[in-house]
Amino acid sequence: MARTMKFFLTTAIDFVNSRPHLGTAYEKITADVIARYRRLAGFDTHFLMGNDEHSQNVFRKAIEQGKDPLAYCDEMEQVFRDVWRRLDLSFDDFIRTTDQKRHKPAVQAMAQACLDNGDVYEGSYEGFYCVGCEAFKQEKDLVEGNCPIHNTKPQWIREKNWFFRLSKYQQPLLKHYEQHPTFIQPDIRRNEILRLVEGGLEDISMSRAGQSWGISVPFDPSSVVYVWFDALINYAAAVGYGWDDALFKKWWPANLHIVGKDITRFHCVIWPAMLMSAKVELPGQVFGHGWVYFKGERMSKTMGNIVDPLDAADRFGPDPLRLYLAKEIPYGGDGDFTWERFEEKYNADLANNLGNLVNRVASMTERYQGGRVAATGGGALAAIAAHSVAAYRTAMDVHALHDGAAAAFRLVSAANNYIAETQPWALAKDPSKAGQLNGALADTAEAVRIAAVLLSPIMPASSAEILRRLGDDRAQRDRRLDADTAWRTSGEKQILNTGALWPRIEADKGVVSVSDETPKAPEAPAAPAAPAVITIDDFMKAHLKVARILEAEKVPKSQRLLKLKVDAGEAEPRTILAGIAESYEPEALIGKSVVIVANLAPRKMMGQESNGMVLAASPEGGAAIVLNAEPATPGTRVR
RNA sequence: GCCGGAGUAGCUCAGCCGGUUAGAGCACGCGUCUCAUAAGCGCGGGGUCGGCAGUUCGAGUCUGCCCUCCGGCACCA
Repeated sequence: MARTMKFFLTTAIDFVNSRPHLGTAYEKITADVIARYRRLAGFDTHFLMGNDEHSQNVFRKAIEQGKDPLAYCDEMEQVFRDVWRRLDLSFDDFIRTTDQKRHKPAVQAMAQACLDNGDVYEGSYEGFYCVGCEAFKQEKDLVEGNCPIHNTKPQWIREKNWFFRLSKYQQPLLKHYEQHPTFIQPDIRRNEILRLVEGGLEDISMSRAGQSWGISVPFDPSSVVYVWFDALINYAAAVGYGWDDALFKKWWPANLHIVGKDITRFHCVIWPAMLMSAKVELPGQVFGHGWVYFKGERMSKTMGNIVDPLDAADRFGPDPLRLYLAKEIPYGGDGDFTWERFEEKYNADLANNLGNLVNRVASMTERYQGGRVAATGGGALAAIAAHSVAAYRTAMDVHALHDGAAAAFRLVSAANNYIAETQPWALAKDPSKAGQLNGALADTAEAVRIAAVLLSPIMPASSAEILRRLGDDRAQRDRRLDADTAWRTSGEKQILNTGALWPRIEADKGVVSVSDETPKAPEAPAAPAAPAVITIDDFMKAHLKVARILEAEKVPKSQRLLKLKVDAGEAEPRTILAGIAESYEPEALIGKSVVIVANLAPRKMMGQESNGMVLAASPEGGAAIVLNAEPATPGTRVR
């Protein structure tokens, strides 16, 4: 046996300003499947997860709730860990970016290394700064030199900033992509990144001045490391970078970073550049997975349609959900979750096929042979098993989880077939065919055993239970893909007949049935609070009023902008640019009365100035719906 | 607007470098066994392979144009 290979994989660390939902759970579950597969395949595996805490949003969220930021993060860690536990995730390590012992020294070490190698320089961000807004203003946004919101003259200030020389790494990155074709996967993401980098890279700010929530820049204690720079380093920090060389040497480089497709650019461009700068080896692969939609709609933290992953996991255990996510969604692409489909797959794959198979084998073995079977040669079924195992490995080696799962289920089907062909119940009636009877049952049981081993990364608890019933109650860590998927031609099994693993979901019985109409219970107590409370005075700062649309036309070259001329009861019609071109034809809007924000700072977009904003309901990923103010007359105050 | 991806049976999808009657799973219908969770097994449905035009002896499979959908970029205060 060759020396043990290591496999270090990570998932994105999560912001803790809201609890995990199906979208984040999807990433962790699929990563967990991969981690478990690698362990099964004999790799010395290290699976890292964690939380990203140095975000201003997290800081704000904590303050809103009147909590100390760190205490808030502590609480959220428990919320996250609780969800992950219920999904049966087998992470080996969990890192937080507020970790003082591991993360802080790593971040500081890498910042220092980048500085030492000449890739960090002091620059300044300068511009008009409005004290009232606590923000820099673009010159184009100023009205007669004043901040349009506060009507005061902004100051010209320079904020010291540290920049990372990303531009220097354009060619090295392109070269790396070329030499390592699978560095970015799937190919769609790779193409995107290639084009992005080919288009040129700009240096980026890697520090923020005047903030306290973050890790201080080692060579400039008055600044903190910018959150993205901070966050990426978690992968190296967790395994010793900057604080334990031996540990780092053991695990680095990471073999696989699993991230959402929205942040592949950070992981495929900035992160490798940082590592090159710090003279650290690059990870083997970044895999950008897709989204899981819910009934075709994008999952989002702010949406009400959150399917708490625990809904499915709590009702049926984590495995049916895990199987659904791994098997029904080609890994790398987007997928959809609906309760109908979940139910359908649950009944077909688990109740009817696998569960029922386990049941009938156990039942017949018990009835005909007192629960015992003696292994035989196998024959046709053994050959099918071998094919399934091979297909499964091929798929799983390249993270084609859906194909891997399908391969395992082909073996399950073959076993069901085999029973129909051999008809053990008929053989049982003829004492002279006892040998054939045993052979049929033993072969079927052996096929089930192998299928369970294949499925163990996807459905760990269920597979363990099946294997236990088949007389293998070893710990999962003691199983190995090679040895345990080989057809056994000798030995006896004592099979337990202990009832259904997955009772069918019968919609019309209404007992365990679920449906899309299942009302969402209010979020659990740990749910984050509502947005910050404001006073009536705060609200009144916004001057909302009714305006009638006089003209509407598309803004050239813009995908979502419409240019509107509206009568807001003022002397002159005003021009407003609204991002609703995807939902409305210009003509359809003329004559409509809508609600606008009248005192919003003017702003230029696509070369044209907008004076105000049209209020619209804006579903995540959906079509905007402008608020209908008819029949109120233009100029009427809205409050 | 620019750049990518996709459009194959009701649903979810396979279909390398072009080649016999276009496939799988699920759902559905019929038949059938009875060990089993009214599960299993067998059979079936005849889908213009988004549209048009080309290349070719021959095209879901190549080329061009068009339509639709989805992503990325600009833009969405």
